[in-house]
Order: sequence, then structure tokens, then C-alpha cells
Amino acid sequence: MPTPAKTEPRWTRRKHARPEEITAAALESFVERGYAGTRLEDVAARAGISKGTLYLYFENKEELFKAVVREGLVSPIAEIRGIVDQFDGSTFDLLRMMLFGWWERVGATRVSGIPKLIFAEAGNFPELARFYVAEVVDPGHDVIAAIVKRGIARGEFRDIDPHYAAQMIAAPMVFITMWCRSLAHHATRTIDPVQYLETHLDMLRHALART
Amino acid sequence: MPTPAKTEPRWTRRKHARPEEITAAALESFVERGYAGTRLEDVAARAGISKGTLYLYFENKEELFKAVVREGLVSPIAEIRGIVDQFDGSTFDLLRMMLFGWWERVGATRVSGIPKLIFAEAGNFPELARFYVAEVVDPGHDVIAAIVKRGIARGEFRDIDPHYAAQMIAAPMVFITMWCRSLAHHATRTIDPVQYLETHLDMLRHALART
Amino acid sequence: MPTPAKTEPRWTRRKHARPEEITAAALESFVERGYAGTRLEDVAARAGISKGTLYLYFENKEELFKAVVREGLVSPIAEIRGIVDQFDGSTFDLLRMMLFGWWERVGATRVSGIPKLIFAEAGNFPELARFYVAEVVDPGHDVIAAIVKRGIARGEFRDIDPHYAAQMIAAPMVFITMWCRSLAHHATRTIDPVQYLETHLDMLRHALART
Amino acid sequence: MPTPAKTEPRWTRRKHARPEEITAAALESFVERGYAGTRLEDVAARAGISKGTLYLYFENKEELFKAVVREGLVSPIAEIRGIVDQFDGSTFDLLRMMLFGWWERVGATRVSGIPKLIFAEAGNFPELARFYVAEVVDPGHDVIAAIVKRGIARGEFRDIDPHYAAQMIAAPMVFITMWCRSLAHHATRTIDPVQYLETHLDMLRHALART
DNA sequence: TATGAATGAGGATTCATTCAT
DNA sequence: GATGAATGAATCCTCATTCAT
Repeated sequence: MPTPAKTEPRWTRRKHARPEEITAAALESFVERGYAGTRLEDVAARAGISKGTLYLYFENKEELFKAVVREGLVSPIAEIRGIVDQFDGSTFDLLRMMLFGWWERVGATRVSGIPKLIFAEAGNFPELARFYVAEVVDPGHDVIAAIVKRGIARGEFRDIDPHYAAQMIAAPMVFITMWCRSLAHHATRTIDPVQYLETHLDMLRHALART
Repeated sequence: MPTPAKTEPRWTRRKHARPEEITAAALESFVERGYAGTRLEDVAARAGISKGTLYLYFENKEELFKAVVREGLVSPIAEIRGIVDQFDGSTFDLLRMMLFGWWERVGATRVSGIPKLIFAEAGNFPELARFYVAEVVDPGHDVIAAIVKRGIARGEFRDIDPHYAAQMIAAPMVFITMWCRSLAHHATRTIDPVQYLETHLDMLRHALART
Repeated sequence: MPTPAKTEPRWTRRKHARPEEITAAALESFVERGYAGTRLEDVAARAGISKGTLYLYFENKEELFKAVVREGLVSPIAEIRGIVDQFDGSTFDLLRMMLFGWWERVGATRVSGIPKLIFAEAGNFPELARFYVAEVVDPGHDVIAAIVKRGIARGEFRDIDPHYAAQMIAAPMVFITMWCRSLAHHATRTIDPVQYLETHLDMLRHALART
Repeated sequence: MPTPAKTEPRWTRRKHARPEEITAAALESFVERGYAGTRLEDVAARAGISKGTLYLYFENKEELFKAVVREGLVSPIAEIRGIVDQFDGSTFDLLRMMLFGWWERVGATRVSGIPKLIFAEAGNFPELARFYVAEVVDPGHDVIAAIVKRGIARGEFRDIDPHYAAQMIAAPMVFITMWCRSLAHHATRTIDPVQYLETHLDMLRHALART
């Protein structure tokens, strides 16, 4: 195979690409276009680097996606976990703190566009699904279940299965992000996230409180 | 009797492919593999027709997708609406009836794979998103809000904003279908849908009941 | 992912691509450019079909290559095997017949450009190497070893290890094709293949004859 | 004594990369993976230098390849030529000495992986092919032809065309190196090089001996 | 109406080559 | 001299779409 035609460089070289700039660009693209619909070339362009440079930092599309998830979801959850474990006060206050802490860190940011993507692509990228379950779903569920257990242990909550209770607490959280990140733009009736979360808290107070 | 010359046609011609058979096949594929991941060739194979025939019935992948969504979602909700309007009994019983009626008609069937598709593709198909909001989200929301209002009117539920309450009732319903249709296959912890719905009802009872 | 821009077809459609036309085109390219250096697009162009059509007939580059080898080397060897097994006459005559039969069917044709390719790419495409050993080297060796055994059994050849004798018979056959297909074009001294083979036969006669 | 600020250089700078170390590394890679399959990054890593440094010594991959060939093949042949010219003894002994001398110096070493590369790349590098013919093939052939002529002149060999006889002597030598350097790793039947060469010599003895 | 062979744009990934430091 | 991050052309393969039969 003969040497390919010499190419004259017309580009200017960047100093140093930083991985976070790349994952930030990738996040936008993934959330806008979906996993399959995201073209690595676009991500590169958004990050101001070339296609090839992407591969210096991430082995492939899948690893890039995982990095986005790790940065955007795994660490905030760990952070929240820390706060929850150290909290000293009523469990209802803890619940509120967790809910709004999560909203600030995740729900209100672009990262919250990830779950819809995972749900949609799980069938095609099982490895991604497993990763997401292990790194996001399970830890997230555990934080919430821990709160429920704490409430029961302290006699603030009624006796209820923490596993299923955690699901009921999490579902509206997931739902509101998916709504805001996709259907909200096309909706006739608007939902105010804060009021939504307040209602959720209010109903949880009644649903969980010891009679 | 001389053996007649055999010129076997390589394919057997179907009489009439029916669009519903095609959308049924497409639904399965879309739900399993997502929009981008669905190969028209697979849909055709599942429907027992050829790739070319698909294009006699649907202009392109996009139109097929729209047809799938349109066909799968509208009527069950209308049916439930009828039942709700005619119901005569306690509103909590009505809530239970609605929830499990929906589960049987929608939640437990393949159609329930559609929401995740909509969420994921809303950005790419705004028109479809609007359609879905108008034909599914809003009517669905209305049924539930109607139940809440009924409960309040009859003094069974405490005074609560029916709009937001409806959201809180719907979120876990949507969530459980999305879970079952995608992440459940990769999960470490299992969720039993019936127990999930029972917990939901139980918590709603506490959350909505007049003190 | 939005539907890609509709493309206006500007091409004319062929009736039916025949696999042999494709393998013929591929053979030329492989022999000229090597395995890695062969671009499937070129093969397609040579065969007068499009890139995509190639994939209707061959799963991938590797399978295409295997098909070329099967058609160009495996069947001729099988054919020669048949002739050898049925031969009735002196084993020296059989040797001559095999040698020139092979020359006509393989050595003098483009197919003989394959071995050099295999030797060069074996490290990079182990699967190809294994295939070639199993389908070409071993059967080819067996035919020759069978001739040697026949000669010994009939008392025409002296007692000699058939395995290594077969190697000595085959080496110049392989060598002459590699020479003709690559270095011959750049050589100062010419080799006449027929005279080369005659010398080979002559030396074999002395080397193998029972004293 | 205050601790001095440590700014450790991330790399250690080599004093002087020597071209031979690079060609040695390149030879290994070319022989293992072929021309196209050789990645300059691997060559650099093997040579303990960086990709960029490679380009200080060789203009491009092609020139590196040429350098490898030039360095690896010319001198051993000259050396053997000297030994042959000075030999005093039976020509059959000389043949044996040449054969095993070559095996030790070339055949058994990595350099013997070059011919297969040349054969494969001759089409792409005509200039290299010409170089190889002039510097390796022709001189090599001459040494062997000289031996044949000596044998005939001394009445030890029968009257035979030295040119073609030399080819017959050389072919198995080339063949065994190509085998050992590529297909041997994937073969089912093993060849022992020494026994192979012994058989070659044994057959040559019969084939060349004066009756 | 039904078919399925043919098409070619599109995208992930590789790697020879450049050049600011 | 030495480095290695950055580049982008090149290539394999996929799949939505077309159309002669």
C-alpha cells in the first residue's frame, strides 16, 4: 500500500484539550440527539478539537458515554450519599434536603437528559444498561432506601418496605427530569418543577408519616 | 402422466399485507431496539413481508414510527375514561380500578414501550411529541385529575391541587413501564409490578385521604 | 436521529452481479495491492458494482478473500488430487503431469499471486493463515506426499521420508510463482518457468530414483 | 535545608537514538505484522523512542522500510561469498557449509523475514524491488552458481545448467525461511528446519552427483 | 401489489504525519 | 535533539431507500 498523498496542514493546533470540555460537549450532543444519533465528529467540533483527538482521551463512543455518565451522575450521587449519611435532624427534613439537593445538582442540569437515553437504548447497548444500573440506579436507590430505613428506625415513618418505598420516591424524580428534557417543550400544560417537588414532598409526608 | 415442468416461484406472494401487522412488528422492534436501532429489514421480516413492501404502506421510517405511536396509544385511554366516568363507588376503589385497568390494558402490554421512545425521540420528532401530548398525555392526565377532583368533591380526599396530584399518581405508572421495558432485563434487584402498584396505591391512600 | 437527506439516484442498475465477477476483480486487487492494501471500494468498482452490493455476496473482506482462495486454489488442488489418484502409469510421469497440470491451472495464472500475500499477512490475519494452511497447504502437501509414497511403494523411488520429500518438491513450485508475480518484473536475469520446471523435474528424477 | 520544589520532567530524554536501534525494532515489526500492519507507534515504542523522533531519522514509513532492508541483507552474503571462494575441499562439503552457514547467519535470524516482505511489496515499491534484486538476489544467486560451476569443473557434479541449478538450490532455502517466519505458527504439521536442510542436501547430492 | 437486488451516503475508528514546546 | 498531543484522510461496514421485474 503506497504512502497516501501528503497533506498540507491548514489547521491551527490547540494547546491542550481537557477531558471535561469533551464530556461537556458530548453530554449536550447525547442529550439532544440520543446515543446512536450522536456523531463523534459533532462532539469533537463542539469541543473544538478534531475527531482523532477524541480517541486520545476516550477509547470509543461507549467509553465516552460512560465518562459522561460518571461525571454527571455518579459523582453527584456519591456526594448526596455523603450528605445523607452525615445528616443530623428530622428524616422529613433529610428527605427534603435530598430532593432539592438532587434537583440542583442533577435534575435542573443537562445531565438529567441521560436517563431517557438509557431507557431508550438499553436494548441496543446492554453493556451500557448494566453499567448504568450498577453505577447510577442501584446507588441512587440505596441512598433513598437508607433514608426510608432511617425514618422507620427513628419512629418517624410508618413501617413500610424500604425497597418499594424508595421506588415511589424516585419515580417522580426521574419522571420530572424526563418531562422537562423532552415533552415540556411541546406541552400545553406547564409543570413547575419546584411546585412539583413540593407536592411530591407533601404527599410523601402524608404517605410515610406514622399515624 | 408426464411430469410437468416445475418452475417454482422463489417466493410466495402474500395476498394483502395489512398495515396493522406491519405496525405490530415495528412496535416490537422499536421497543426492543429504539428508533435508530430498528432495522427496517427486521421489521419486514417480522411482518413476513419484504423490505420493499414496507414502502408501499409507509413512506419512510419516520412515518412508520408515527403510525406505530398513533395506533398504539389512543383508544385504551378513551376506554378507561368511560369506565371512570361511569364508576359508582368510593374514589379509592376507583383509583385502584383505574390503576389496574390501565396495567392490564396498557402497562403489561407491548404498547407500554412507547413512552420511552417518545421521550427519547421528542427532540427529533417535535410533531410527534405534540401529537403524543395532545392525544395521550393530556387525556391521560385528565382522567386522573378527574378522579382526584371527584375524591375532593366527595370529601374523600383532602384538598390538594388536582393537576399536581395527577402528576404524582401518573409518574410511577410511567416509570414502571419504562423500567419493565428496558432496565429490568439488566437489573440486579427485581421489581414486581403488582406489588409496586399496590405500594403506590397504599401510599396514595395515606397521601390523599382526608385526615 | 432525523431521517437523512433524501438522495436523488443518478445511477443505473445492473441486472445481476455474479459472484465470480466479484472474486475475479478481488483477486486482481489482492494480488496487486496485498490484503490490507486492497480497498473494497476498488474491488467493487472493478467488478462494476457498488460497495454495498459487495456485502450482499460476501460478509466482509475476510470472507471475500477466502472465496477468492477457494475458487482459485482449493478447487484446482482438489481437481489435481482427483487426477493423481486415478493416474495409471510410471510415477515419474505422474510427477510431471502433476507439476505441469498445476502450472497450467495455478502457477501461470493470477491466482499464484496469493501465496506471497498469505506469507506477508499471516501475522496480521491469523484466521486467514489458519484457513490457508487447512485448505491449501495441507491438501497440496498431501497430493505430493501421496505421489512420493506411490513411487516408493511401486519401487520406483528410493526410500525417503515422504513428508520432507514433498516439501522439497513443493518449494520450487511456490518459489517460481512468487518470483514471476513480483520480482520477475524487476530482475536482470530472466527465468523461463517451463525450463525451470523441467530442471526441477530432472533433478527430482535423479534425487528420487532408486539407484 | 528546605525541600526544593520538585518539577520532575515527565519523560527522560535519551542521549542519542541510533538509527540501527530503530531499524532493528522496525525489522521485528515488519516481519511480524507486514508492511501495512506495522504501526510506527509500535516501532517507536520498541525502540524506546517517541513517534516524533522516528521522523528525525527517517523521512517516512517507506524510507524506514527501505533502510531496514538495506541494513539487513547485504553483508552476510558478501561474507559467505568470501568463505566459498576460499574453500578448499569437496564441492559437496562446500554446499553443506554454504547451506548451514547461511542458515546460521541469515535463515535462523529475524532478517530472514525480509524476503516475504519484498515479495509482497515489490508491486508497491518497484525501486526497492530493483535494489533487492541487485543487492541480494543476484549476488546470492552468483554464490550458488559459482559452487555449481566449481562442482562441474572438478568433475564432482554432472553437467547441468548452473543458472537453473542455482535456482533449485535456492528455492527451498527461501521457502523454509518464509515458512518459519509466517505459516509455521499456524501449521498443523511441523517442519524441523535442520532436517529440512539435511533432506535438501541429501536430494541435491543425488541430483547433482555425476553418475 | 410484492419482491429483493442494488445503491451510496454516513459514521466509527485507525494511524501516518506534523509541530509547538 | 526529543517529545507526544493533535490532526484528518482513509477505510470498513451498515442500512434506509429505490426500482426493474
